[in-house]
Amino acid sequence: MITDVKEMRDLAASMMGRDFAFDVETSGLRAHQDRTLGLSLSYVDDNDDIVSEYVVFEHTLPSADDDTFGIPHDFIARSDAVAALTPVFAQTEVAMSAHNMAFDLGFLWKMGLDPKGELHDTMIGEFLLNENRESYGLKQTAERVFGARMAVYKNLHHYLNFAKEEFMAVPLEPAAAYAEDDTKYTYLLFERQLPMLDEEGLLTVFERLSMPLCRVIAEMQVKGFALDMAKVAELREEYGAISATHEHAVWSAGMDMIADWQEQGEDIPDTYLKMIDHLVKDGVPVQARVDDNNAPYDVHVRGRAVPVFQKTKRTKPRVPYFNVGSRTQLADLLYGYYGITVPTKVKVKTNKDGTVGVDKDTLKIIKHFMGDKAPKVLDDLLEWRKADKLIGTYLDPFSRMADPDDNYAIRANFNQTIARTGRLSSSSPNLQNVPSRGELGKKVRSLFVARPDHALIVCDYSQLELRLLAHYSQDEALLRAFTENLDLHTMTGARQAGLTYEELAERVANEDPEAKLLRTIGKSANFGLSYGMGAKKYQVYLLVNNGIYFDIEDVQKQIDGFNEAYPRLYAWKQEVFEEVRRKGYVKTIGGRKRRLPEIYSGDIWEARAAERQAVNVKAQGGGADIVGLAMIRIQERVRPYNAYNVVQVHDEIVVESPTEHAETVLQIVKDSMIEVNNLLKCPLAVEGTIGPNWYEAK
DNA sequence: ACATAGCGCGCG
DNA sequence: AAAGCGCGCGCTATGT
Repeated sequence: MITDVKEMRDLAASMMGRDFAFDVETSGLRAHQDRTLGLSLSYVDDNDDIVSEYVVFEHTLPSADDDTFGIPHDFIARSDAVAALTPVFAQTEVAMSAHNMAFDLGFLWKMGLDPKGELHDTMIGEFLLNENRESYGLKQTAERVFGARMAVYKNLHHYLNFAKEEFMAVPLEPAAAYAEDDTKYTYLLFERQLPMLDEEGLLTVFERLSMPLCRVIAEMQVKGFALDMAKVAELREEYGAISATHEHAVWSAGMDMIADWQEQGEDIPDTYLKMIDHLVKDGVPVQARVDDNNAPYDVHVRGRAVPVFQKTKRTKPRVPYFNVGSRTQLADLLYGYYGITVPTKVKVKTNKDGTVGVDKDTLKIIKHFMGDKAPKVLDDLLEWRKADKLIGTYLDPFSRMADPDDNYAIRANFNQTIARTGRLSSSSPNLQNVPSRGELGKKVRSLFVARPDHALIVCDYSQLELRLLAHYSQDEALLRAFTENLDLHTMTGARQAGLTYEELAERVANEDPEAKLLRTIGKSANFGLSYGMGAKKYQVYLLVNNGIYFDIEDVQKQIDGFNEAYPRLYAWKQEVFEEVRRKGYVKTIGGRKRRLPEIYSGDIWEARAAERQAVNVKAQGGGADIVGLAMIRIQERVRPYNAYNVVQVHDEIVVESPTEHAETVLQIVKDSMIEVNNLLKCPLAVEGTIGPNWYEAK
């Protein structure tokens, strides 16, 4: 390890001109608030030996009188290390590798180091070489590839006066050895991957798309997306009340059921009995009196009289309590107590244990077929779920994760090695599933705001995936719709019904209800049928999304109509099926590989699923390639205006820009998104706007 | 007390 | 018997 400046300078000197791997050890996972404790570096010297050194900035030394205690100690000043390493990282002709580089970049940038060489993220490399693995962690990968058994961090000994998770808490020698192993295996992976990527024809997508995109992602993760916390709190209040109202209605119905069981002399299952003190702890209003033995009686839960159950003297007293969030209890209520019979005309969702689902789609189907006879509690349940989802998945986590020191920014992770199609995924929190549709979408997206003196630029591709399908299939009608900027849903609806586009478009413009229905069907067809949805599922889709019921025969006719509407599209899909059967994989337009070994499965349904995945990845993955290239271009071109990417939602890009440059930046973003299309024989279209928040910029 | 599977639901 | 694809996450039920 390296613990003084002189050694540091010697190391830097000996690294010049050589490929190297790097890895930061930190006090936490967030670059904006946590510290870099040290830097591990590996390279190969003149003797072809791999050299690994841990450069220590900050660590612990054992206490003089008690080696179970560690004393914080400063080693090399970061500024000295950075000064020595700046020329190393500034080299452009050497390869610089790291495992999960976006993470390291955040910390390096904060210290003032920016790797300028040929970047190589070994995690992404491993993903491109096989996107079907379960894990791309360094330890698992090193074990699989080299048979290396790397130390498990959690098992390292640590000083007792530190939290176990802290790297600082691990005594210096084993800590350094651990860090050095990280870059050693990263370097070995880098050496091994390069020729493999080349052999598989993946070098271009790696160097021109994945690695430049890694820098964009690192920046997005550092910057984050600002929130209007006052409005978050407001919305939390509003929906807290809405949630409580509907929850109470469903709860009361459930409690009626339990009371009914009692009257019938039936047992109340244990899962319905809750300990009184647990309810109190959860904030449920409970009134009770206690007798001489301190046993509760005359108990009211939420103002409702309930019996008390106490099996033995040693067990705590329990009361019946209906849990509105429990699927099993809801199924008891709906299919037992209310005796709702499941519609047979359409297929409803069943669970693994054979029970009927209580999901939104099933409830909507029930409502459709029962009409006025449907219990009112269904609406309360649907409304409660909506409000509860909003609070539990979005508002409360946002409040917890917002950074009060930077405009309540949310810093999500964007991962390049999760989605097998090559899309990004987002987590902690997921910013790619923030509500966008309907009234709720408006309210929630309005919470995401531009920082002071900034504006948001929101641009999205219109029908990106279908344009890829048009490109590949060269279907005349599909291409015409996109080159002439026609309404695609009208086009599909017209062709399904055997009408011309012009005829249906005019009737839709004149508010002809029958024509509007045809367009609606066309829209559903575009979303559902492009990737091979079957009749039964499509029937449900039409009913749940549009409230229209068709017999299964009519649904099949619509599917046939869709396939006949775009005959070249249908033919091209068959070609893709053959391609994946022949090669076992397909490639996207950006050169990414999607291996589908299930295509050779003896299970015909599994093989068919692989066929559909092959078609889907050409569109979805190709779209992801294009959006990625656009983001790279955007990052380079808006930086002079101090603008930057803040989020990507698959076909949508959000950029934050100083207000004074917003118009310029909008034009750059739109241009960039269009210009990356030197790959497609189908034009692209981008819609973009400027606004103070995520909704109003849309 | 803790981990995992399954469901349900938000997005493109 | 079975025919959209791709995600992340909160919650309950279940098992250890």
